[in-house]
Amino acid sequence: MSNERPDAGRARRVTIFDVAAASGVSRGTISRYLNGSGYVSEGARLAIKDAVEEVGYVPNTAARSLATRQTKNIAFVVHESHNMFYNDPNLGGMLTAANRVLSEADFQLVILILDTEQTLSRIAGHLRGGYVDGAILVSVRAEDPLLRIVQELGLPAAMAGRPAGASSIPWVDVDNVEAARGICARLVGTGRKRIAMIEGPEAMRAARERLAGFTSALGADFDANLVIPTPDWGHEAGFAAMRELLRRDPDIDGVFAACDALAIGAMDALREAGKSVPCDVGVVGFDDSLWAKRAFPGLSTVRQPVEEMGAIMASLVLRQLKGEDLRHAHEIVPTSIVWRDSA
Amino acid sequence: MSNERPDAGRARRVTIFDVAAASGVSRGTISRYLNGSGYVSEGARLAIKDAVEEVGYVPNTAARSLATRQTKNIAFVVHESHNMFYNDPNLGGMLTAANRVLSEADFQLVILILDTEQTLSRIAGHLRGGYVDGAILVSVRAEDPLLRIVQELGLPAAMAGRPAGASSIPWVDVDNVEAARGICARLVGTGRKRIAMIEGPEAMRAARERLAGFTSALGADFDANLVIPTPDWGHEAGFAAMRELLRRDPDIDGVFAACDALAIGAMDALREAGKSVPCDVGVVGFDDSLWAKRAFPGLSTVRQPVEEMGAIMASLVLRQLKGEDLRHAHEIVPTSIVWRDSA
DNA sequence: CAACGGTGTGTGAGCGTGCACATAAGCCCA
DNA sequence: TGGGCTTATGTGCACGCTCACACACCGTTG
Repeated sequence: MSNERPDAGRARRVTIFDVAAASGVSRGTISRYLNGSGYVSEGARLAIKDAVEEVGYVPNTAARSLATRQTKNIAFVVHESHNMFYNDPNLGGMLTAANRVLSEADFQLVILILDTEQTLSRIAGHLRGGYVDGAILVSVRAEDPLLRIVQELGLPAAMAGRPAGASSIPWVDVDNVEAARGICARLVGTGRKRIAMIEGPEAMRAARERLAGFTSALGADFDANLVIPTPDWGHEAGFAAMRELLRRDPDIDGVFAACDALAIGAMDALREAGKSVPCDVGVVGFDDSLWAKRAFPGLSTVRQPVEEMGAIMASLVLRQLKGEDLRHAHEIVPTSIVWRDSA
Repeated sequence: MSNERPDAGRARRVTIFDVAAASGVSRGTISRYLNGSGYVSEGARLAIKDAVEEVGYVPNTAARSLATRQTKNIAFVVHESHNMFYNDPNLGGMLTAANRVLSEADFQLVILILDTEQTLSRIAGHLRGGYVDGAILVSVRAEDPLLRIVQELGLPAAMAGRPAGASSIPWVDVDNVEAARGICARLVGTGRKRIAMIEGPEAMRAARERLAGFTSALGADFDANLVIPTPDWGHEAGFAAMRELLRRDPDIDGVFAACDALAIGAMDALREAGKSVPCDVGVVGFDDSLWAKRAFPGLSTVRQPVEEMGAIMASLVLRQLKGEDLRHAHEIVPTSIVWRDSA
């Protein structure tokens, strides 16, 4: 019989041959049973079930993916330093949601963190080596080499944030302009007159878009002198920017920071300057990170539906895997405003 | 020649056969070249190098691991909810360092997050299915089913924190007792007399050990009434505990919180009560997380060498992969105190 | 000059699956 | 009774690689 495992000698791991021997049916039937491809009798089904239990069989991933030419792995590629990976308040939610959707479809998420040139080549190798069936790209840079690689490979993918250059990869994003306009309008609505903005890195699309929303909400009250870009999205940058803003105009009574960390930094600077939040100055942020909730006072901010975005990206990838052509597809998801005590 | 690829028809990916055809040498030689197993002439070496470039060859991971019976993957298993994954200040550093060490040895880190029963079986399947060659276990629970699985498989592994029950898995940990004693001694040294502790979840070993250090540092000044356990390690729990402590004794002039998040919550409660930190009350934490640095005032705390711990765990796994028997091996790494403004 | 050891190369046999195909058994209906 | 359909099962081969072995070549040595 060809059900007997060849070479019964040295230490081998449990294979489908062992299940065949223990259950009395052939490899083919077992394979059909495992993959649910029908045509397996009730008797065989039970015998196989028992045999799998008895010999402790687990299908070998490598062999399976060699045969099927797919790995059931989806890469979650983060183009940030490890530190940022932990600081970015949006990644966690996207990851969780994407993972949930993919798990349901029996796919596994593999997290790849791209933080140096060296890792780029390693990750490129992983994508090329048939290590994953698709990819979810997060915090992609403008002109990111990753985009080129993914597109060359024709790898099913989806990304967070609209692409900067030419790219056919489907994406999900929020309407930053509208969200920023919304929260700033409410800041204006509470009677603030001298409202400043801490813009974030001006090279980043999100920062520029949020500035556009800010400008639109302020209308005639807008004062370009009260907008300060920062080198990064961090707490210290927000602190420094707020100090500078107060130097330019001590009578500022409202601040829109392009992200929560910047806002927290700004609140520290205001406290240092003896200003009270929200009495003297109203502060609003963006992201609804943990920082916003834990801040003192609680920070009013824009909540991005990161879970939804993660889930959408996952299903965009899955749909491509099923054969759909989703080039240039995209989705804009709605934000909401979380009103706390800071404004 | 057996260097020709069989079935030149339909769309195939680039394999070692293509490199063989393009370079004029056999698969065997190419394999030796790729794996650096010597005995490849200079001429062959160059021809292969060019051919790889020309045809765009990347070795197929699945085929390779099927043949070698190893995957070059190490699992980084986190037994926490996704949220905690992002909040735990120690995980990031361990992950980064472990990843660096493993990359150098040409291994890839695969992050597995274990947060539900359902994921447990999926992860168990992954470990059993020969998906990884080893595992790094982080934030393991007492009586964790994961430990049993890993030990049954004889999977090379290492864990952070000493095991609760019987386990032969090598581990790395800090000396919580000594670290807590150290920072509390300095709190005492600044003249504080009524010092309280926010203990953390009393079921957790780390919490109990830090309490032991606290007790030892205070000596005769220790007052069991000023120790409060919390349901979790979070900010809100710290806030609530501090309120209760102030109710029990409004004259408290020092607080040791078992982690930074608890300490930040305590500082918020102190502020609410009109107490100034550090003038009225000195506060110290544990972990040296980002929270500690960003807090206002900056939080004095214990820094755990998380990078070192991550690196050690990685090398413990690598050494086992080379055949070393490291059962019951362990290492205690030294902590340091970061003195900021809160005490 | 034959024997030998080191170097370099090619080839067959696996690694553990899934899939296509061949085949068999049972049933219904012409 | 025989042909066709559905259901159920077994078998060869491919997936792309590594590894062990066989062998060929070279210079050295007794």
